[in-house]
Amino acid sequence: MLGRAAPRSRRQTRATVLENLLRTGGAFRSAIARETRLTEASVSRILAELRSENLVQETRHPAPYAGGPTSLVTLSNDVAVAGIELSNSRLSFGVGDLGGTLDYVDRMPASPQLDQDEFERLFRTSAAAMQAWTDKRGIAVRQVALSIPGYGREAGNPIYPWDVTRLRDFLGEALPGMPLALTNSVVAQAAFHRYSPSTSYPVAGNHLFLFVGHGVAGVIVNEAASIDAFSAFEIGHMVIERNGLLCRCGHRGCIEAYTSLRAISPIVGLDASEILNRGDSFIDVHGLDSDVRAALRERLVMLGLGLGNALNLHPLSSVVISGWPSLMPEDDRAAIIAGIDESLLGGFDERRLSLSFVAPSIGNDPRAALYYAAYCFVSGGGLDARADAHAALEEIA
Amino acid sequence: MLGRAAPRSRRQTRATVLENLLRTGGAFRSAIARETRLTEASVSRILAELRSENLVQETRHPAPYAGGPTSLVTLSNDVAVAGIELSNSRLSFGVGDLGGTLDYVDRMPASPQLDQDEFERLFRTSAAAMQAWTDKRGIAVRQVALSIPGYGREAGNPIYPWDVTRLRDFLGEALPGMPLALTNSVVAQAAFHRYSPSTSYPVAGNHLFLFVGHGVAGVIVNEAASIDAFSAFEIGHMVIERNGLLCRCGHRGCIEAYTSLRAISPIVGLDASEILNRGDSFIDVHGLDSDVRAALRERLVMLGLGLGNALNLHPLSSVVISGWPSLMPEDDRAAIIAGIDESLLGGFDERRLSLSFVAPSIGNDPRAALYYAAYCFVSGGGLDARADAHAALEEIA
DNA sequence: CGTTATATTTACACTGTGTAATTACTGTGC
DNA sequence: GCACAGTAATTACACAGTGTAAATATAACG
Repeated sequence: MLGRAAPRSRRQTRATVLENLLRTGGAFRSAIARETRLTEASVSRILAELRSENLVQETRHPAPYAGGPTSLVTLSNDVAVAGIELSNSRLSFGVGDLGGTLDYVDRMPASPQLDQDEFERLFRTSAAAMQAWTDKRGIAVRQVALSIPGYGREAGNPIYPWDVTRLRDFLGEALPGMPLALTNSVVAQAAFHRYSPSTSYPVAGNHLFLFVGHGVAGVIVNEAASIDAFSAFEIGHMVIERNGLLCRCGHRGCIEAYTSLRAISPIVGLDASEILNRGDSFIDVHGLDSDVRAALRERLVMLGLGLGNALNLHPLSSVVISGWPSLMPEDDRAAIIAGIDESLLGGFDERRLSLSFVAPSIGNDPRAALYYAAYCFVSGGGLDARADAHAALEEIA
Repeated sequence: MLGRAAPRSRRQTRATVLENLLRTGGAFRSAIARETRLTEASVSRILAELRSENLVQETRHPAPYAGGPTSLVTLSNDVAVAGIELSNSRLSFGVGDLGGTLDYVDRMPASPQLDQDEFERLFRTSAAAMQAWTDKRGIAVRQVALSIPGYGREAGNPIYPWDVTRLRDFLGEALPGMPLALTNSVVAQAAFHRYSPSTSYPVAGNHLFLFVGHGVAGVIVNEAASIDAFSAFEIGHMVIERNGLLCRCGHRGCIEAYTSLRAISPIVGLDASEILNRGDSFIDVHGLDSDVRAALRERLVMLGLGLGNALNLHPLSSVVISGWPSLMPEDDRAAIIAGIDESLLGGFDERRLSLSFVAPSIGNDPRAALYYAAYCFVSGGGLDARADAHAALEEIA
């Protein structure tokens, strides 16, 4: 009658343990065993294996009480990963360890209208510089992640309308021998918030991470899962007002057409290029007069309306919002709740839905991509990417 | 380099094999092995086990070619399951086998306004009759499924606003010793379409099954999965028109407020009670004059709009619609496509999204619940429900 | 320096599977 | 009717991954 859990492959188990270490930043074995639903014996075996591969370290620690745990397990900081972020204003490369320490950073200005040729030129130069740096130190980069705004949309990327096949081919060639993960910037942001020890993330448990910036994009963060913890959630182009404002996607009435930075720029009286220059923090909250705030509140109601609709389809008990809405005064942010109340079944109820805000992480690039790379590395079990074909088969099954 | 698939528990493997048999209606071992991604050796072992428990049968079959397969494996028709359906007009009980054969049917009229007390009285009587029938024949019902319209909504059931805890307690007592699954009617319908050999279901692969009747509800049918193949998809209360028509959920502008039977009743000129009497087939298509049809088309556009929104959040490449829209002429149904085109990113494209229609399954009650019971039975591996605690643990892990 | 309490490792057993050898079965040709 | 060919079905064996429980290590405390 006792529950023998569903068996896992070694790769999965390794991934679970490694992800736990990445998320907690280090733990004693008992905590690992508890959180990964493994026995201490299994943890012991897995850790012995990981240690022999130099993926984890154990730092001796005075026991807090008689017979207490003695060694704190942490991810090895010998493992190098790289993060690359393309944002609307620059292309940044970074190399660091699994703890999020950046040992190398290189940032280049990049136009929001970057075309694919220019991108390749820019990328190739920076990639070569990074590789020179790693080669000099004899560092082997185990995983690279590149995050791009708008990436992953089936109907093409509305921000950088590039050919994805060409992009992949180019990257494979420009970063030879390094396993590469391509992802949406929002996913990387979510990874940043989840794994960075510096951000005090307001929720535990599954939630929706919503970013409202040049686009409006979401990620469902599945806290329970160590693999496939992030799944993109295309909410920005939900039509909430039939025959409403024209959106860049060609439709009318999308959430993005009401709440993106571009959409609110006329309200705050800045033109699009100015906004792009200032980045996500373009709102000077204190300088807004009351009718501007009222107009922005109206837009936040729209956001809430769409959010409520989304939560009807995909129930989650907490939502974390980042981007310009998180810079607004609390009174104004309440407009989002009003919108949710109009669409979420049963209305907004703080006992059933927690809504919180985190500041957009400006100037941290390419930290988010670095964390995402770390996530990719650990969720592959820390095994060589050559075995990825193998892994892919497993995931499918 | 060869991919060893993620290991499965015996329960999972059994479930996979049994579900395959349920879906195909019987297969040769080679096909089972292929579709379940097991080796023939494993299939052999599992089938030996299942046969010893009388869950499967092998019927000898002349080999189609020299050395060809000789025994066709089918689910045993000794396994009894029961389906109970509450619809807006009646409560039906049925007992049958895993092949969908109904050996016992009992249907009682039930008011759409049935309150919980009346329901319990009605249910108890019918349950006793069913049990008398099974007892007389010495039949042990291995799984019961009860489907209720509107069931499973977090914010309570808008159709039968009952106390769910009380309902569960009551059912546990009224059906002693029988494992019970409670589900939404739409989920049962989806199971019916998936498993009934009589319905020619227009799609293969993951899809959304959408039913538009008294409510508007969807199910995501995950064809690849043998367990958790159905997940409810609450689409009816997506707000598509701010400050639009009042919905019974209290909000304004929900899809349901535009497209449910009750919502279109003024258009077709029938009052609500008349509609309830006629059931889902209330539309006499040939008798509709052109302005009524135009008005209904407008409602179908709304439905499509919401559907496109939903598909942005949850990409699927095919949708099957049942309910009154499937009774409309093809020209009118195209309005749904027009609506989708307004909201689905990239617009409607028949190469990326297939839309099809199936007639609502009227008068088949309680077949849908019976198939759902069969599904529940097999996805539990055909093991005694006593081991369910065990199973639950596994599922969580 | 032993005692105590707990952490960590290890030996062994058990489940679930795949591989490959073995056995069973069926139609064909003589 | 019977050997043969060709494939199906079973089985013996090996191996991965894990849990249980016994054995061993470690640190605080007296």
